[in-house]
Amino acid sequence: MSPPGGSGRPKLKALRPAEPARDIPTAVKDPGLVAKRRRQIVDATVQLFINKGFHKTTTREMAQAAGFSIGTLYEYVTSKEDVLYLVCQAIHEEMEQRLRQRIRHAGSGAQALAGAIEAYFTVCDQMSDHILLIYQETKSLPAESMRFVLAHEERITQIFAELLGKGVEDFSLRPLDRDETLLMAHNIAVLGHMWTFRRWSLGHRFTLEQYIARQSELILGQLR
Amino acid sequence: MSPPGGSGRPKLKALRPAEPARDIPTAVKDPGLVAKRRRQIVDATVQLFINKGFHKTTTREMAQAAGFSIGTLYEYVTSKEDVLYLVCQAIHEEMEQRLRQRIRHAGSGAQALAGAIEAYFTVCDQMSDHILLIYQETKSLPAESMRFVLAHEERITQIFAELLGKGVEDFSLRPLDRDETLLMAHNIAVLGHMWTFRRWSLGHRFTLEQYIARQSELILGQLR
DNA sequence: ATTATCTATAGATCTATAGATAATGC
DNA sequence: ATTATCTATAGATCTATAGATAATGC
Repeated sequence: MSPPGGSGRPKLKALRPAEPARDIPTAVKDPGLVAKRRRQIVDATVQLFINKGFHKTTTREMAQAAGFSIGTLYEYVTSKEDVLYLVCQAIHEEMEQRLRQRIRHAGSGAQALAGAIEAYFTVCDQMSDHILLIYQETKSLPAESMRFVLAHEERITQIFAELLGKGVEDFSLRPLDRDETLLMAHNIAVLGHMWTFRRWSLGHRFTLEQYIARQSELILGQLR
Repeated sequence: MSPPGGSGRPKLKALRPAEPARDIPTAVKDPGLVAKRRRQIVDATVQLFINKGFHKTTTREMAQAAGFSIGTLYEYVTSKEDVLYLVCQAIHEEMEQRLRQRIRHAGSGAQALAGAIEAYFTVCDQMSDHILLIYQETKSLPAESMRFVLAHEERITQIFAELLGKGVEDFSLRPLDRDETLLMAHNIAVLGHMWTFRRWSLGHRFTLEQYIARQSELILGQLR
């Protein structure tokens, strides 16, 4: 049995290129350690940010929650805003990964899209607090960090645009021009978020399942 | 010519009841002065909050921008959060007023709804920065203030629910149950906001007019 | 020797209030 | 006399770093 992908040819690049990310300077040399500590920082800080907000969370609290001192924290980031950036990127990566895991490409484009909407809304439900955090704190990021975070948001939206394109190609969806595709993709992305930031009203009337069923029907109805 | 509404009967209550608002304590006796100074505070502070965010704006800056001292500011509010509450309420009042001004009830329910969507999206465009501010800072409000702000958001959503109800009644729209009506109303409200918080992507491809045209077509298509 | 981590703190704020002053009306 | 406003500051933080210490590998 040959190893998977083990031909003589040079390996193909991974299908999805590594996601562009901002380089944050560090005094620590060991890249593995940097990655590990930053993961600790992010994991500990997300909850603090969700509970208290970015501005009311102190750098001391972040260090303590991560399990080391304030001095060590500043070996791995150059500013408090760096931590916010790391948190936002981690959230988007987690969302994108969970979404892609659940997407099945079998069947028609329309079926794949319906499945993706269900998967996405479910992920939004699971990650409500995290999505809210991004809505609330993105504007606290330095300009360059913000660009990266918005680019990631766009990349997630693009997933729906691709599925829409596939449905148009195999005639399981009606024809859509480029702008219509983009708009529908954004609408899907935002209607998922809506479940998180309007839960105070929608939650009284709908369960997640009902919300998914009703919105899917409306969205797919526009595409037949 | 008799004065408008000047019959012998006791006056009817105003059609829309005064909006419920949180009472903020003040040491100043003259209610007219309180209203005037608070308007000054709000007018001066909105811009500061939009530019720097709530947490990075200092109480000193707010007082200075309003044209009086920090001591005076605290005669009219009890905390920095009070100012945020006043600002959020003022924004919602301005939005609701501009929207209601533009709504025409002539014609069918469907026509009224189409007009309202156009009006609302236009107001969202004009007040983008203000809408973003509410998305970003609502969570910084004390619990009670937050409830009032969310209630106002719901009241604005309700405007669309009423127009949808009218359209169903006069058969210019297809039948909708109560939940479907609520959901459509929220969708319309949020798609207006989407123009403000996804401008960084949508703005590349659509003008406001194109955005209104495309989204209106999609929304009304679901209702025929 | 080099790398990673910690302690202690410089330096700079910021909110909210107490007590003094100015303006108004009887 | 009463009401509104201002000045000055108490008291409490918070970010980021400098310099000291501990751990690791040659």
